[in-house]
Amino acid sequence: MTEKVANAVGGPLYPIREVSRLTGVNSVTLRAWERRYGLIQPRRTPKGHRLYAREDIERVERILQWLNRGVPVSQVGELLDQASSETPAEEDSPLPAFNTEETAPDHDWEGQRLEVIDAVATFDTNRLENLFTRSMGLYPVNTAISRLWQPVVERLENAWADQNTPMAQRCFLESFLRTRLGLRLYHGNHENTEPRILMSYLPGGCGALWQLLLAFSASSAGFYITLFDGPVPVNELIEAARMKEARTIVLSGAMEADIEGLRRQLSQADSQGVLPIRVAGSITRQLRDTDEENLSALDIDPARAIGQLRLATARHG
Amino acid sequence: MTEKVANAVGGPLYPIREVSRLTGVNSVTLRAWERRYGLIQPRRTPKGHRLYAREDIERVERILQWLNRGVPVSQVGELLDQASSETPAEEDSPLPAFNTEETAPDHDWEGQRLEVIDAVATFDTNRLENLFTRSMGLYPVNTAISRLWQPVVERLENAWADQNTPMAQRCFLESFLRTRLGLRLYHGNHENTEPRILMSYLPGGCGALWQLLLAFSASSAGFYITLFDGPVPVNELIEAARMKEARTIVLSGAMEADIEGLRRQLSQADSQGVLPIRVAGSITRQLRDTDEENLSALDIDPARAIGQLRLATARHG
Amino acid sequence: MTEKVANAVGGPLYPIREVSRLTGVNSVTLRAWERRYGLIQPRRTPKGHRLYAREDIERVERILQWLNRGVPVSQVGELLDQASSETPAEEDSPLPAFNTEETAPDHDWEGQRLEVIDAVATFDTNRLENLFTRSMGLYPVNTAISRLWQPVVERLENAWADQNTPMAQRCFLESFLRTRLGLRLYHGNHENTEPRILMSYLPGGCGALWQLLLAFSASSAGFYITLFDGPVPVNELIEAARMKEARTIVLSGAMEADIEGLRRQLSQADSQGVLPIRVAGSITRQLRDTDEENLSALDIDPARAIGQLRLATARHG
DNA sequence: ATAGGTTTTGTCAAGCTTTTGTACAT
DNA sequence: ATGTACAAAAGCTTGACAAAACCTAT
Repeated sequence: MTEKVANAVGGPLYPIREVSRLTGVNSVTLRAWERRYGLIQPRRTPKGHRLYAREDIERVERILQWLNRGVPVSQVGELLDQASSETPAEEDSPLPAFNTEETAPDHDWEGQRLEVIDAVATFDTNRLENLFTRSMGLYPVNTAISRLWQPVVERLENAWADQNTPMAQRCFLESFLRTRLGLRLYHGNHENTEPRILMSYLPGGCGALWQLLLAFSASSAGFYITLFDGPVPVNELIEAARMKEARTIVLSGAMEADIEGLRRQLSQADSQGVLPIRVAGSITRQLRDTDEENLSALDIDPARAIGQLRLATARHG
Repeated sequence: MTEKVANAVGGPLYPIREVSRLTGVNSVTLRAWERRYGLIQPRRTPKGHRLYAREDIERVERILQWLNRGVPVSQVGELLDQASSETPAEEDSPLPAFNTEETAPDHDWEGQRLEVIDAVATFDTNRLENLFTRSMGLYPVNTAISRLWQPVVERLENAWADQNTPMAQRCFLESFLRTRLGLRLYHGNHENTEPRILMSYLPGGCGALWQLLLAFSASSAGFYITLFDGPVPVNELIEAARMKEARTIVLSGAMEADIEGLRRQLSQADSQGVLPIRVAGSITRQLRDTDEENLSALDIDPARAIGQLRLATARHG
Repeated sequence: MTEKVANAVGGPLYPIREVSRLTGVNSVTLRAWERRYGLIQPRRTPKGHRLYAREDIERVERILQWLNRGVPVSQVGELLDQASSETPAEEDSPLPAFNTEETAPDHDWEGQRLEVIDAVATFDTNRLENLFTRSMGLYPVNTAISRLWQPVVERLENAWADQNTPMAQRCFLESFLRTRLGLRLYHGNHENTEPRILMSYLPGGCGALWQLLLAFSASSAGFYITLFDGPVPVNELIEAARMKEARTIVLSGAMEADIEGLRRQLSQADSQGVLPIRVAGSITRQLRDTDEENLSALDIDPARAIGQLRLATARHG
C-alpha cells in the first residue's frame, strides 16, 4: 500500500518495482523499452522517479501479449499506437492470448461469437450455418477458427462446466461441426495424402469439439486426417497408426479430461519406437511446459498447433 | 504495391523465426525461396531484417499446399500469381463457396457438368460412370439430379437442337442412364408399392432423357414406377393405367415435342374419370401456367416435380 | 498446340515423379513412351526437365485404359489422336465396362458385406469409400442401407460385443459414416423443411451407428433431420424438440443400451402432450411388441422404420 | 535397365550485423 | 535513476554442398 501514490487525476500510481512484480517484466527491461522505443511513458516524481498509472500497466500487458505471439519488441509500438488511435476494440475476451486490439476492427468478432453462442442455444441450424459459411468465406480458415470458433468453444466449455452438463447444446454443435467438417475432410483427403494424422479424443467434457476444430485446421493445412469419432484407447490407436502408417496421433481433450489416466495408458502401451502422442485442446492448459518423452502438448490455438505438427512431420523442418 | 497499403493499414509483423514456427518451414528455406524464386517478399526493417505480415504467412501456407501436392517449388510462383489475378468463379451454388482460393470449391457443380458433357461427347463410359457414381455417393439423389444431371440434359438438348441431331451422343447417354436406372427401379419397386406412376415420353428430341431423370427422382422418392421405353400413344397408356391401378401418368417431352398432337390424342381418348396427364421435361417451358382440365405441367426441376406429384397423389389417397 | 494455350491459362505443372506416382507408370516408361511414340509431350523447364499439365496426366490415364484393353502401346497414339479429332468409336456395346469384369451375380450382397467388414478392420478409408460410393450409385439408398449397411452394423455389433470393446473400429466406421452423411444432410435439409425429426442415441454400444443409418434413410426420404451427436438426456431433447417444433424424437440404441434407464427418464420428464419417443436400432429387439404410451419401437430395418415415421408424422399433419 | 552427367532444392557454414535483455558504473 | 556496455540470440548475405531427382544415350 505504501507503494501506491494517489494521482492528481485520480488513479493510483505505482513505482517501477511494483509494475515489474505485477507484469513479470524486469524493471531494467521496462526502462530499456522506454528509452529505446518509448513504449511506455510513465509520469515522474519531481526527483525523476517513474510512476506508472493503471493504463500504463495495461499497456505493458498488451505489449506482453504481442511478444508472446512472436512480434519483435521493436514493432510493438506501432501496433499499440494504431490500436489506440483507430478503434479501441474488444477487451473482454476470456482467453488472454488471442483477443484485444488486432487493429482490424471491421469484423466484429465478439459480436459474431455471441451470435454463434445464441444460435447454438436455440438449436438454430440455419443461423449457425450462415455464420459458419460467412466466417469461412470471409477469412482464411485459420483466422476464422482462431478468432471465432476456438473462443466460442472455450467459452461454451466453461459455461457448460458450471451447470450440470446440458448435453444437448454440446451434441448439437458437435453434430454441426462434424457435418461441416465432413465435406472438407472428404475433399482434403483426396487432395493430400501425405502427412497422415490420426485423431481421437479423451473422454470427458468437450474433447470432441476440440478435435473437430483441430481437424478442420489440419485438413485445410494439407494434412490427411483419419478421424476416430470416439474416445479410443491409446493402444488401439497406436495399432491403427501402424496400419495406416500415420505420422502422428493427436488426442484432443477438455479441461476436465483425465490426463493421468492417459499417462497410465501410455505407460502400459507398447511404446517401442512409437511416435509421441500429441495432446490438444483446452486440456493443454494443464500441461504447459510438460515435455515428456512420448507425450507433448500442442498449442491451444489451432493455427499454432498446426505449425507444430508441421514441424514434427514435415521434411521441411 | 498492395502490400505496402495493406501494411499501412496495420496488422502485426512477424520476424522470420515466428513464420518458421508457424508454418514449419525452416527459416533457411524461407530465405532460399525468397532469394531463388521471390516466392515471398516480406517488408524489411531499416536494417534489413525481414518482417512478415499476415498475408505473407498465408502465402507460405498456400505454397505448402501446392508442395504437398507434388508441384515443384520452382513452379509455385506462377500458380500463386495466377490464382490471385484470375477469377474466383462459381456463383450459383447455394452456399457461397467456401474459400475462393484455389482449394477446390466445395462442390464445383459447373465443373462437374462440363466433365459430364465431355464424357458424353467422347463416349467415355468409364468416366461417365465415375461421375455418376460419385454424384450419387456424395449427394442426395434429388440434389444430384437437380444440380448436375438436369442442367446437363438441358444444355445438351440445346446443343443438339442446333446441329442436325448427332443421335449417337443422345442415345449413348440414354443408354447409360437407362442401365443405371434399371437396378434402382427394380429395387425401388420392391420397396414401395404404393403411389404408382406410369411414365412414358413424347416423340421428338430428348424426351427419353427427361423421362429417365424424373424416373430417377421419383423412384428414390418412394414412388412405384412403371416405365414405358418408347413413345406410347396416350390411349394405350390410359388403358395400362387402368390395369395397373396407377395414380398418375407422366409424359416427358423435349422442347420440340408436339404438344398439339398430344392435345388431340387426349381429346379423342376416353377421358372418363381419368386422372389428368402430367407433362414433364423441357416441354413444360411451352406450357407454363397452362392448366387444362386433363393436362397439366410439372416443374422442370425434378425435385420440385416430385413435390407436385406427392401432393397430387396424396390428395387422392 | 492447344496444350500451350491451356498452360498459358495456368494450372499446376507436375514433375515426372509425381505423374509416375499418380498414374502408376514408371517414370522410365513415361520417358520411353515419349521418346518412342511421342505419346505424351509435356512442356519443359528451360533446363529440360519435364513438366506435365493436368491434361497430360489425363492423357496418360487414357493410354492406360487402352493398354488394359490389350491394345499395344505402339497403336495407342493413333487411337488417342482420332479420339480428339474425330468421333472415336467405343468399340463394343454402348456400355462395355459394366458387368464384364465382375462376373458377379446380380448383386452379391454378402460379398460386399464382407468387404466392408474387412475395410473397417484395416481402417482402409479408400476402400470403404469405394464400397460406399458404389453402393449408393448402384442402388436406391434404402436398398443399400437395408441390404448392405444395416446387416454390416448388426454383425459388427455382435462381433464387438464378444471381445472387450475394440473401440477403434467402431469409432472409425462412425466417423466415416458421419462424414458421408454430412453432405447429404446438408443438402437434404435444404430441400425438405417439413417433417422435422430430432435424433439422438442412447449410451452404450453402437447407438451412434444405428442413428447414422437411420438418419441416412430418413434424410433421403425427405425428412428434415436435426442430429445430436451424443447421448442427450431425454428431457433436454424434449425441450429442443419444442424449440425446433419437431414432430418426432428418435433415439437409436444398441442391444446393450439401458432401456430401463430410458423409461425412468421418460417418466420423470415433463411429458405433457409430448410426442411419443421412437426407439430405433438393435435395441428394438428387446422391445418387440412393446407399445407403451409414450415410447414405441421402430422397425430395425431402416427402410421400414422410415415408413412408420411417415405414417406417424402424416397423421398429425 | 544402366551409366554418366546435370539440375533442383533443402541445408550448412562463415563472417558480419542487429536486436534485446541484463549488468555495472556513475 | 541513468546511461553505457556487453553478450547471447537471431538475422543477413554469399557461397557451397550433397542427396534426390532428372536427362540423355547406350
